[in-house]
Amino acid sequence: MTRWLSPTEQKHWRSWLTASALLAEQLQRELQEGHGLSLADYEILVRLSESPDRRLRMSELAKKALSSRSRLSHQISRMEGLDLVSRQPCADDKRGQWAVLTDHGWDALVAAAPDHVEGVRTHLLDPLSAAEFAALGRACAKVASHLEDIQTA
Amino acid sequence: MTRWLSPTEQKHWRSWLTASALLAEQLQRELQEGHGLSLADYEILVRLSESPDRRLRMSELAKKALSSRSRLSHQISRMEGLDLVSRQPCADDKRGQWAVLTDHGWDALVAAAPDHVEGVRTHLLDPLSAAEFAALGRACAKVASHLEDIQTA
DNA sequence: TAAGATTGACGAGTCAATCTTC
DNA sequence: GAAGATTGACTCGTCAATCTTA
Repeated sequence: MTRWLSPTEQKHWRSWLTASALLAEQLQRELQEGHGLSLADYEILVRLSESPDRRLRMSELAKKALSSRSRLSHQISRMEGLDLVSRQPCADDKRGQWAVLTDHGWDALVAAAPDHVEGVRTHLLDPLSAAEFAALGRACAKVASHLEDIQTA
Repeated sequence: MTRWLSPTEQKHWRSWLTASALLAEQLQRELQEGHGLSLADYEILVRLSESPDRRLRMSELAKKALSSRSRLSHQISRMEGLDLVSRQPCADDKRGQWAVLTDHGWDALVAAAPDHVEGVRTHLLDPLSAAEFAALGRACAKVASHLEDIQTA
């Protein structure tokens, strides 16, 4: 027997679906119109900027950016074309490649970040009280943790 | 001056990003492997099944499914090929089209729904207490409401 | 044989242009 | 002219196959 969702559970579930879809769409649009970057591009720039020497191995980067290897490969190729990142061979492991943030990639991130953070505040933090946002964050952390466990299991 | 996110705010924000990405990915995978449907297909089937005569005008359906018109057009074309839906001309307004759930589409939904609901329970409801889930839902409703206001403004 | 990474073909989304009817 | 809907070209993601080094 399927245990269907109660009307209230349904309502909450739909709210989740709507909020996650609309928020991603809104932030993507702002980033695209303001700075010509996709959300995926931005995520890559952030991860590289936070890493030692502003570089990461392709597979490390794929994990951190919640991407698949082939998706990341295609994406890095496009971003190389835009001079946002470059590829460099890995000395230790000749199978490997480094994805490296270019100066232009760094500049693009520095230019986009304030607007993007402003968008996150406006569309996610501001509509909620501090307590509501904290509750949201904690719930998401639990859900994320559950899903990460599944993946590795 | 940009008001950057505090470390705690950052953590919550990343939790949101991770949870929404991994949950969508997991539910999509289960639906695809178990029933050969994408999340987008499923959403269409649900909306049509809930509508009078199991049909909706294309533009109505696009709104309800949070889709654009052109995206929906392409998607309905694919789903027509799978015999999940069909198009029918609209008598009242000759510009319009009905998207109609086929018998096979109905069967596909009936077959997939229990597994999908089970997935939503397992990956979203179960990892949280009832209070935590309710708080998540209410926060999402506020955020969704804010974003809907922007769109129409 | 497995791990790191890439490639190419195909399915899906976006945008601007188009066609028909209102 | 505006609304409902579709189309085609281009971009992005997925999957299976491939290549190289470990």
